[in-house]
Amino acid sequence: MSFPSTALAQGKRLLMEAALNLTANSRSLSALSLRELAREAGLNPNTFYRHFKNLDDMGMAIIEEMSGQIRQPLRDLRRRAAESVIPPGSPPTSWEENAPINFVRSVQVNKETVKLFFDYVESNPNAFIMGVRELHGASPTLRKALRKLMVSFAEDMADDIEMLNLLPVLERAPVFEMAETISREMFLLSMDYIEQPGNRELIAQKAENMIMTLSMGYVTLHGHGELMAGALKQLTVQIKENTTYVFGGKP
Amino acid sequence: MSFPSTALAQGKRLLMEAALNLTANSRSLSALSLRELAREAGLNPNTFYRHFKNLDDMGMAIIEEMSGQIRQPLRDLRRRAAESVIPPGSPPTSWEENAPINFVRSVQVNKETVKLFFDYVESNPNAFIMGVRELHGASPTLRKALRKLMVSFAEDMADDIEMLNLLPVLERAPVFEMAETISREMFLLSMDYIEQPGNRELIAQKAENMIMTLSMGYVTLHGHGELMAGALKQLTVQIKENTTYVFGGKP
DNA sequence: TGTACATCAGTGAACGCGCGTTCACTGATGTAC
DNA sequence: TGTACATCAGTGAACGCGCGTTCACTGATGTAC
Repeated sequence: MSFPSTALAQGKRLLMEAALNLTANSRSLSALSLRELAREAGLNPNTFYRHFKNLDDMGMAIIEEMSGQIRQPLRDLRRRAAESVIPPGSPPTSWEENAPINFVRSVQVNKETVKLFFDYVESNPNAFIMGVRELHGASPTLRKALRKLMVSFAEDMADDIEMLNLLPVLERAPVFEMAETISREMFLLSMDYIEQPGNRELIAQKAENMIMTLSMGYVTLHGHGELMAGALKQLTVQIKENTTYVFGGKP
Repeated sequence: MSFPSTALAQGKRLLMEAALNLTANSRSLSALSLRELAREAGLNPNTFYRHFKNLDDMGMAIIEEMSGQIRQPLRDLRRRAAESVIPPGSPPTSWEENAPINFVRSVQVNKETVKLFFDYVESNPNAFIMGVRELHGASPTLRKALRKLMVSFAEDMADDIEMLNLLPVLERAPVFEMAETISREMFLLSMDYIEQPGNRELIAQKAENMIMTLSMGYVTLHGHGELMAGALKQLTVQIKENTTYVFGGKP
């Protein structure tokens, strides 16, 4: 295509949007009929063939669009969260020198990132629903593409963790593995977040806990356990009012 | 039904098995046609209506069967893993008194449980594929039923962790939350395990790491961090040859 | 033990409908010279 | 700037097929007396 991917032909865009609407509403992609899709998009049934070979082909196009539109925003919101806690330009503090302050910063970045992530989910629910559904769905092609996308998310997250100094330095492999688990869990939790508007605060809290737990676990298993446990102990003394768990309290 | 659920009518059983076979082979339940199902089962198309109201109804029957057949075996294999490490009748050792030995035991129970779990997955791949697919699938009814089943698995696991003294005592809520995350991740990993026969050792290792990480994280965040970090340090000194990570080595 | 009846699991034929896909067509936009 | 042609996005009619579902039926098993 000679156009940038954002300038899709009108019919193509309409069909892709129709697919997202229909799948969000309790359907899987492979269970859609082309005529139904055309009806939803307000187009002639066979306009579909002008743009796609088959449903899998459209699925791939949707995933590519999603990838282009979601990856950068997710990175941006992580950076934004970090900047709201650590003003850019402030001198870096090593974990060895001052674990407690780094710890508190990480907790706050975590909290802020989770909040922004769920805001993002809330404004693009259909994309997330379709993504999670097809990640374990019927089409091997789509599954494979979505897994690759999940790996990209995890790589982005690992990069950001290193760049923003959110954890005492770890080797790349375990940080990536942790990032993979966190991404996966965040995407699954986003389904709950969408489906249970009454439980959103609780779900955000659960997400924060999960991330903190994994972080502490990885750090402990990679030789910084005493550093973290010490920082945590020091902080626990300082913090009077806990909400749910120790790290759920307002520092 | 006047029969026990294991003594299903032949046709009913054949249809349910046909559904599992067809969905494992890159289909979702809701995308099956009744005639296709009948063909696979070797039955007349409308025999389906003798046993089920619709596809969702059959899905629920399958999930109930699965629940009945999987929960107890999973508990058994966890107990078997524990007994292979801690002979029944041996005196309990408190974590405070002897953290390192309890730690090693937990690691071994973990390793053993993961191994047995994946063996079990290997011998029932279709049930796991269908379960994971429909957990995020199109039917709200099946999604809800499968979530409830996941909660049951997590409750079983939390019970076993307490009963087998696998962690320094935690409150019920965080142990359950951890068990939920572990179950979820194990089921997702089981898809990789099924699909990538060449990577099975690596996947088992990943599962062990994930469980250890979550355990260490929860323990650390709940005030036993120094105990665990201390035990880990002591053990690290003793262990000469590590495989992947510290806790991946043979103790 | 026999008889009469009910229930259950399965069959086979038939229905009308929505589906995927193809074909020939249209009008708007882009491109070569 | 005009002309001729190509490409692109979309339409409308038509096809044959597989589908879900219903109906009336069968034979085996269970049950009441």
